[in-house]
Amino acid sequence: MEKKPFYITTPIYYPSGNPHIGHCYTTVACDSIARYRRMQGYDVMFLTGTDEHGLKIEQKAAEKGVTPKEYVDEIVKTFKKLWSYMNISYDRYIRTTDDYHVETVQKIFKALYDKGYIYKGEYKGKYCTPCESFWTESQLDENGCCPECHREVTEAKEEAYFFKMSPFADRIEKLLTETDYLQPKTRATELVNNFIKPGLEDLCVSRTTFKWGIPVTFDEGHVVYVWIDALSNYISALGYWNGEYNDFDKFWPADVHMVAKDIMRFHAIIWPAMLMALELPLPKHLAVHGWITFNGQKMSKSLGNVVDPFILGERYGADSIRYHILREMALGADSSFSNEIMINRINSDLANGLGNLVSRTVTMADKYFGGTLPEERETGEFDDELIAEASALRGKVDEFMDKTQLNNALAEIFKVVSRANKYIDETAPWILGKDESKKARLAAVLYNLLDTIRIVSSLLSCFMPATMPKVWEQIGAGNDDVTYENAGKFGVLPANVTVHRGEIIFPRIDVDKEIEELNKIIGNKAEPEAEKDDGFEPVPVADEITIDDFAKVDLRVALVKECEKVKKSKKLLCLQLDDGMGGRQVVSGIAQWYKPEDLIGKKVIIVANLKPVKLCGVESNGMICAADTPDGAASVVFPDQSLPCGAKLR
RNA sequence: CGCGGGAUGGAGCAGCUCGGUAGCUCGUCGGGCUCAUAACCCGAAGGUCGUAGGUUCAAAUCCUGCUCCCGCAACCA
Repeated sequence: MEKKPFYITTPIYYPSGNPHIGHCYTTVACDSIARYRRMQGYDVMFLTGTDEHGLKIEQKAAEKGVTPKEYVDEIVKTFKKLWSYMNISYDRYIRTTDDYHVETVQKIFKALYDKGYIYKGEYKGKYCTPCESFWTESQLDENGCCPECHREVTEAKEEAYFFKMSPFADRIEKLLTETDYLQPKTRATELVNNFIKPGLEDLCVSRTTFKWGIPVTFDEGHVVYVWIDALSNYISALGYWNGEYNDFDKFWPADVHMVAKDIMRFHAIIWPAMLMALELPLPKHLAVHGWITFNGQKMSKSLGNVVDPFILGERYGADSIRYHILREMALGADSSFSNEIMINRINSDLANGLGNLVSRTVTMADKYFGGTLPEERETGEFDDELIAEASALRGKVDEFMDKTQLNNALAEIFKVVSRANKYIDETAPWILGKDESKKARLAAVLYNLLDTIRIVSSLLSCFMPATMPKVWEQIGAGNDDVTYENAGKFGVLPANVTVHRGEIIFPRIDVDKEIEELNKIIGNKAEPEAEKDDGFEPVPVADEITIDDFAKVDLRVALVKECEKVKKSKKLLCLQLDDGMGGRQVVSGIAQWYKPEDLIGKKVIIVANLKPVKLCGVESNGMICAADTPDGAASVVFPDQSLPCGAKLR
């Protein structure tokens, strides 16, 4: 019988730094789905990879004094190491620097050009010469100046290629609102309102400002910008328009593209548009998941809360990490990560629940029957319920897997684990064991437990591929017993099954001790980096000016009389100041680091002769002086508090 | 009035489409058991379901106003 194909992809990750647990999130989920489909008998293609071009890589490499290729080669090694560590069973790994991918991208670019969807145009934008940056009208500040340096911008043009998106707007809107392409669908409205209804803008798809990219074949100096380069990976990896592979016809369209919410837009709008332009079928589903947040905050290096998956894996095992990630992950929402939550989860589900169930069952089989169950049986009153739940499990898991709800699939599996633990209490095998005449009943109880474990562990093997074979070994299950087919049936283990007591599968973790240890490790790791930061890379000194230039800047001491957050803004505080000259209002973008009460009554230094502007609708007459801290925050400069308001600095 | 999502016992969530005893996991407390990884099983406490109104015999569930939170957009002068 011909196997049905199933194609699933992770995004290709940007290797500007080493992989962290956020990358694991998507990849582990895809891996579990891929394994599940394989077990179900699909012919699976599971693709992951890295998106290796772009300005940022070019710069990072330059910083390190290596070529961009050398730089990404190194990081790709780490990615692959992590995936092998996490038992990721990808079938193909694509790098956008691979020759065949380059070939495909160049052909796609040319094809879209020939069809008229890509045209040569120019950024009719504003150019800020000192910053070497282009800005659109909407990005400019209130005075029409550069949003970064606030100097005048000039009308400038840069040649660039554009991809016409508007012809596809209607079809994309329908795709999002009328099909189940987007999972969860709740985000469709947001996308339509923000990007489609205002009119799809043509997309700039080439750059001349950096070199590290795929050259446009018919126009020297241009390289293909990220969209076409990166998104095409999903088809170039199947051999679309290249000779490396030839299973495009077999696997396209993809069954699932899984992405995190930050890149949803590209996969929900741009990618379908590209495929429409190429007249290719669209992928079936786009599964969007949230971020792993750390104590409620997005993971970020400056917050020091990036979790190193290697460290965690080393301590608890890759499968425990996999389990925790998958169990916490709900398709739409963010899920918070903390070491404590993770350890508690591992303890309660894996150690206390599953691990203990295996341990007590196997121990009893060993203790009462020397490891091998006798074939004589006697059924009892609690059997039916357990058997019914165990037999129905596969169907429930199937349902959730079809909806990409891995967390719920796992929840179902662990309900059966709980049921089995309860069954032990109900049947009290240790009492049966004392009565020679109850041996047949005891054998039945233990068999039911072992076979329930067989079903549970078969299904779990997609999520925890490393440890489930150890369970099979202990309960005496052979490879033929733990197939998908058999996971739907009860009574598969041989009646005279023999168990093998082994090591504890999921050891219980001492929470307090472990947290302390982890903090030590993280602390140790963080310190050298912090020191480096303190050694601090000063920003290059600005261009030389004369004393006259400096005299143009009027710096004054002022007292903060009132201070409140600017509504509808995240970063702005509105301050009422006594400047010794009748007072003024200043808006400052420091709300993330200062509360109003931190500043009221304090004297600060202001730039007094700055041109007034409106920020979020509030007028600002000047600015508060603050210094950048090593971690990127702002630290307000407080002068001698006895200075009078209005005192001029020189 | 920029767009969207949310507010449910100590924590994290389900329930809201199709109104009618508020459920799950963890935590806390009490009990049971001893096969097991101080694990397992049972029970209890704890919620005016953000707030103010409205519809209804009846609202967490439908409608309206408000407050607060979180994304996107904007915003560090």
